[in-house]
Amino acid sequence: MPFSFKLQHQDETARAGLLATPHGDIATPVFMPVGTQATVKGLTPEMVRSVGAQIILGNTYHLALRPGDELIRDLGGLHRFMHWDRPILTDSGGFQVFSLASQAKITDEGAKFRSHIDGSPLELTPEKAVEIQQNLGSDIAMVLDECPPAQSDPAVMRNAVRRSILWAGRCQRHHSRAEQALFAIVQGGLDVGLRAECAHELVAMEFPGYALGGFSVGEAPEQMHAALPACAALLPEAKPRYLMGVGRPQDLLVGVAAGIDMFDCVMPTRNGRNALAFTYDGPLRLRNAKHRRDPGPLASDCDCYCCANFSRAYLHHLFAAEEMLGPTLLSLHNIAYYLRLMADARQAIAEKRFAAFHRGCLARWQSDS
RNA sequence: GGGUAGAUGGCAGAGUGGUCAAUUGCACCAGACUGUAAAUCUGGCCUCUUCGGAGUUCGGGGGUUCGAAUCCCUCUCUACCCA
Repeated sequence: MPFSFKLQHQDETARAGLLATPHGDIATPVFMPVGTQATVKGLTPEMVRSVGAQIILGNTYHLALRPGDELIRDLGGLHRFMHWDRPILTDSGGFQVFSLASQAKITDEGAKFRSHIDGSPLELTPEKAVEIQQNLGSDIAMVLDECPPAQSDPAVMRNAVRRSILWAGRCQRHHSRAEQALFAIVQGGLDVGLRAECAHELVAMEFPGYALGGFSVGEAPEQMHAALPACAALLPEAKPRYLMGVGRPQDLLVGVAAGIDMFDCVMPTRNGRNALAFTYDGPLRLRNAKHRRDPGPLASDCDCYCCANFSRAYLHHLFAAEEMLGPTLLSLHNIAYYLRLMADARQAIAEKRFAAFHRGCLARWQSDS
């Protein structure tokens, strides 16, 4: 059995577990850094590994477009291609249905895109999404789904759910690699009833893992927070639950409390590139003038390479001078912070004090940083 | 000593009678970023403001004009050329 999930601790609805994959075990709840184009932007795999990343993401759409999934397959698969020997999860391109909607046309057959690189037409069907991910050789593949914006009207939402279920079935039937797990994605927006219908259908199909998609797509964070417990509860307890694309540190903890096991988000790397550092004392904008002469580290309680060696003043300087080391160091720190937050959450769950941990984090974030 | 060209907001640099509190870039200040078309984007950047406006600006002084950063006189300064 190359793939399994075992729950180890539960603390109210929060859980900690162990996810086994062909490239290694993953302790959950886990944060997965995003490496869309076969790289976690700005970092070498050694750096990503050094802060304890257990699994990272890659993207079907981007890699199929460039350099091409067959090329990656011929060069030994995504792990070897990008020099990452731990687990990889690939997203299906479903999110690009949302983020590139202006140049996509969606039918039951699939999504027709225009390449964001050169405008050339290309089509992503459920079958194609599976083939691409099988060529990439990821440990976990995602079904193609339709991810509508939060403010879409109910008819659009219902249709997206119908289509996502349809596509999930086609993905499952087309999927043939036993060493790769294929996860389903529940859509339905903020309508818990619709989410329940979607989850019911998908759960009946017996996927090895389930994701909640269609969050953080324009709704207020509080709306997502309010919907998460009920939505997470729709997913099988014995299988990994993945909240796609979320989020800020406070969102992750709400997710963990609701019983989510896996998260991914571009925020630590993108915001890091844009000079924002996450810490237990709240965010820090390193471009701000107040850091110009500050000899202290980003976070005194962080042991990452950035915090161990560099001052806020130096980081401020790097961003002022637009040196590429700035984005690299903050990306590294932010990932280290996200991973530590999850590690601390796991420990709190194991010790049955997650609620207190959660409250403590909120109190520190809300007090002035 | 003579000649020529200039002097515009922190800097560079547009504008050359009204639509100019003055294009643009840089610098500076702040904000945003959630399955990455993002090392990106947005806002602010003379003073005050009840955010509707109001008041002072384009080297100094004087003048022409209903009206001047823009025209005239003069002074100061700068660059280059000739002695």
